[in-house]
Amino acid sequence: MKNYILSIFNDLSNKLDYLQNQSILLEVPKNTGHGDLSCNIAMILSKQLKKSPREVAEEIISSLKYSDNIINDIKIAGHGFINFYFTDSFSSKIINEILEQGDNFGKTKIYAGKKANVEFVSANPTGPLTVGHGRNAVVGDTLANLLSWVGYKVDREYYFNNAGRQMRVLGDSVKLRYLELLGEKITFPEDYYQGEYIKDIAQKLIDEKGDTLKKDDPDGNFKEKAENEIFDDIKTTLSNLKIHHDIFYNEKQLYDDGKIKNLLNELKYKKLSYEKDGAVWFKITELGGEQDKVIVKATGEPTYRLPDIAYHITKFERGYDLIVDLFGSDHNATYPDVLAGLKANGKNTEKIKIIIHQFVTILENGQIVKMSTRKANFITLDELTEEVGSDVVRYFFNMRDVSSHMNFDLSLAKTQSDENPVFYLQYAHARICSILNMIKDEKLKVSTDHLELLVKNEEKLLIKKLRQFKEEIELSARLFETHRICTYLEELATHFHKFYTFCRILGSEKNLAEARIALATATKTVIKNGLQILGVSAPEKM
RNA sequence: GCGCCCGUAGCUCAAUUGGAUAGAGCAACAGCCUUCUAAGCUGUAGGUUAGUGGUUCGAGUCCACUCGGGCGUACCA
Repeated sequence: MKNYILSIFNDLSNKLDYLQNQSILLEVPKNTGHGDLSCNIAMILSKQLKKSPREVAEEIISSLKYSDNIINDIKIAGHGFINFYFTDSFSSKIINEILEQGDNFGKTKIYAGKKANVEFVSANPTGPLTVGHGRNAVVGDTLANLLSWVGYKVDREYYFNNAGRQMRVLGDSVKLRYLELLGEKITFPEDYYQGEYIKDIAQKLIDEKGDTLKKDDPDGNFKEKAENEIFDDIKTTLSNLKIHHDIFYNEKQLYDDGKIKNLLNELKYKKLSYEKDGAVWFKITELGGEQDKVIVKATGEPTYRLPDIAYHITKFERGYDLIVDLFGSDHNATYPDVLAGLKANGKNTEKIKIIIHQFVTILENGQIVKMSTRKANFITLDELTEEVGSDVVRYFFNMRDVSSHMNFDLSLAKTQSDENPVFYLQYAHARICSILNMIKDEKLKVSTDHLELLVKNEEKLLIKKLRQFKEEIELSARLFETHRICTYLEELATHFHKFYTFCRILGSEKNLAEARIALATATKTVIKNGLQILGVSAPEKM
């Protein structure tokens, strides 16, 4: 319907030349009394035309040519808003559209033919995923869903590193626990991995190999076993949240393929690197950065920056049109270096969308729980999922803007999970399913033959809300904001519950009952599709 | 110190990217089940949008400063 208004404005621009190169912004007013769509163009042009906004609005409205079948009324309101009111018959056509498209309603082809890569989680296999990782995991997966709804072919990617210092410490930790379990006296350093899971891994090694590994290097069997066990665990945790990655990219491959070496040579050739104090420095100041950074340590080992840049170059080489990185706020200082590196490599960094999400403060009984994998002070994501279920976890992490520093009270989540808004949505869906079961016995069917009978306020508002679904998806995808889907669905469910309360189906006259069934069925489809994007189930019974 | 993020009802958070009277859910109070699921609905109460100034037709949103909180600020990742 936006398109229709834009088209009549376009026709008008031939007549009023000040509309020629003016972009027309239309929005759905908050206040339902202000119509279906609202335009602020008169206020914007008022200064330039030296007329009051209302005068400009008058002039525009009187020249607009439109069909009475589509537009019922156009009014000037407030300081000079032009409000459009659609006819009921035009508005309710959305029900037909939803019923025809079913599970596909809401999908668009805006970005059809484009490839996107969404990298998320990317935790190194040093321990189980914690509640702290939950937000990243859930939002990343949902973002991937959202992008595919607007037409992208999406790959979900997990980047990890099984070399380096942390992994060595991990291997050492397992070996010490192994020796300990075999009865040897050990001293376990404070900065080693303290978690119980390390002992479990050591025990498994004893079960499998006995004491034959006593003399082994911790970097061998111990590290490898730890990595495999932990990775299996991480994948299970993700799978419990219905998250599956398409690609697991090992940093090691960058070395094997010579990508690191190539990049190093290139930077040297372009005079963007230099040697100082035995280390190799990346000349970030040359590229507009704050200060130069070390990319190869004096020990000869690269810092994380070099592989990070090389890794992102591969994403370009792999042909993605959109590259999404989802990081926690602890990474906010690192991505500018990566972008600088990509620019140095001649890549178009516009293709990259870096999303930084803020941390979730975990509370238990009102106390802040500080999480640390190394100190084994954490609540695992698995424990949470088991406790409250995948739907609640997914909904909870999706429902807020990633830039918000959200609080998560575990005790509240466990004891009062009924109050989670996800149940409100699911309940609306279940209620509709229940009605649809019931009408089979009443010889009623879904029919759009008499949608004109839907004239009550609750019906009109529900229809209006249904109309907004597509646009909400497009906006959410464009802004990379999953929480908008939640906000929308909550509003939709509210309108449905009101409709349910005031507009009965059983007992109404047949044509009206069937029109209402059509409306309810359309609502069910939209709720289900919305929940589908969020990765939350739409139960038929509750 | 510097950089990024945040500060909205008692609590958890929205607010169509600068729009009209700042909205939901919890919690509180008062109502609604002999008819499609009461995990619902109706109503009441709750606000100087941390503060001060600025930009303009119009600011929770943009700019400056102040206060308060989170994350960074490695030859760790």
